[in-house]
Amino acid sequence: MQKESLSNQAMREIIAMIAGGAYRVGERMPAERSLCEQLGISRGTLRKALEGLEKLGVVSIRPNSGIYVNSLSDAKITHKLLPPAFDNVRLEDVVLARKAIEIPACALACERIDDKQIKALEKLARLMQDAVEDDLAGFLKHDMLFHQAIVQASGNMVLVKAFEAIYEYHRFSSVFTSQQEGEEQIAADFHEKILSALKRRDSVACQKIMTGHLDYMQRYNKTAPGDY
Amino acid sequence: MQKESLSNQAMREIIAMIAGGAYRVGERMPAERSLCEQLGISRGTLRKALEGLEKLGVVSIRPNSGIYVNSLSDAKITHKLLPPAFDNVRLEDVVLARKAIEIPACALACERIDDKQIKALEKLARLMQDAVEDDLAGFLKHDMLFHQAIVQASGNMVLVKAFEAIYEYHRFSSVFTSQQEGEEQIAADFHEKILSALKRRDSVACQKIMTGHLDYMQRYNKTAPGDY
DNA sequence: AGAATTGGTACAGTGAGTGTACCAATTTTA
DNA sequence: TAAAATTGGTACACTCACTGTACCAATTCT
Repeated sequence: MQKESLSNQAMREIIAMIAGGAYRVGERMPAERSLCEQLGISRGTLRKALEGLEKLGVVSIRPNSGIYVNSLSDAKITHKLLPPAFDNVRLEDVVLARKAIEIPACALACERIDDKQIKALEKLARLMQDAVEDDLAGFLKHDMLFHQAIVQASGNMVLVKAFEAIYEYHRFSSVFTSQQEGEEQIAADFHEKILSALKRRDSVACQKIMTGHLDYMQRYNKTAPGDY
Repeated sequence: MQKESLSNQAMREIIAMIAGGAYRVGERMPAERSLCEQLGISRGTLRKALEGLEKLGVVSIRPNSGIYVNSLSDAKITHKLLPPAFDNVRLEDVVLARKAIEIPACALACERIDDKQIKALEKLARLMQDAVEDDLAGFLKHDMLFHQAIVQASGNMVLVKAFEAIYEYHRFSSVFTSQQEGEEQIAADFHEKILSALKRRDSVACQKIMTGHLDYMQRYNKTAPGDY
């Protein structure tokens, strides 16, 4: 029963952002004063986190210039900065767990979703589509929010909590496998199809498309969203 | 990004222990000096937690005597002391989520479990059986460990993490529904059947029995363990 | 040339948690 | 019955993480 230090949490948060693709290699991250506000911590605490990340080789700090992202694969990241037992996790493990939670969630959501929730999903799908081209961070954020909103629409808060635990691993997906060209648009198309099935209350189709969407991440099943 | 205070964590932990059945109403809990060692915190922090719990009516502290457990249902427990959105959770939600995770885990465990893990499961089943009669705390503890060990035997750490998130809700099962006479023995019998199927590597049977076991908690399906 | 922004540094203050010590009342032990 | 052990109650000094503020020097933007 010990609390993790805020600076350590911040280190993990920043690594997750980089791994999730919010900042690309060589890119300059927001200034310290922006970052600490964004993370909700003081500048001193953020600097401590950055100091640690620089030692690990995750970022390079250039005075009077900014914070620059290095390649995560070259960095020596301590295990305590990754999700528990991350070194034993493969992409297929994450996909399997997500299917276990999200497919039943789809079925329930088809029965229970209300107009307000559908409106919210439409907005999330639109924001994600807008971010496909040039805003990877925004894309990933709204991708996550879309899936979470579906699980929430299931009305089962336990599923929501389980989904959050699983997504903690998915955030590091770039460590498993690199993003491919055009993948974002395909994901956005899948979301459109899922949303459409939800609106029709077509539980069978919804589960099927969600399965295809998640399998696609794993590159086992290359069924395109247009096939549904 | 704010840390929860240790004393607050301790409050939630103690409530979980009581809700989980570790201590019964009217019973005397361990002395402060034992409890704080058990929870891994200092006595001052524990006393702060107990002070809060007494104000909520969860416990009564009698000087020179001890800490006594009151009825949880009479206590006014703040929501921040329960799992997130706990008031919107029903027992069937927990069971559904557990089935989503544990049934696939059973299937994988049948393929991957090794002799050492089987030995560990046998020990857990035995310890749980020994606790059926007179050690509710031990019973619940080994119940949880048995299920966790199966999920771990699946070799999928993401499932393990999801299971832990879900079990956080199950710990409060006494808030959903009261324990019934003889229920412990039935659960122990189910565990025996599950273990037997695992040893035979009988994936279909294992999933089926696990389904029956979890459904039984919900009192929807009253199929007895002997029926498998 | 001046303003704004960058990381680097220092310092006082807060608050939670720890560890230790001791007290008074009660119960257990010898 | 007297001594020892155990109970919760209290106090105090200490550490540590974090906050908030302020200012610096170098660079870049206007």
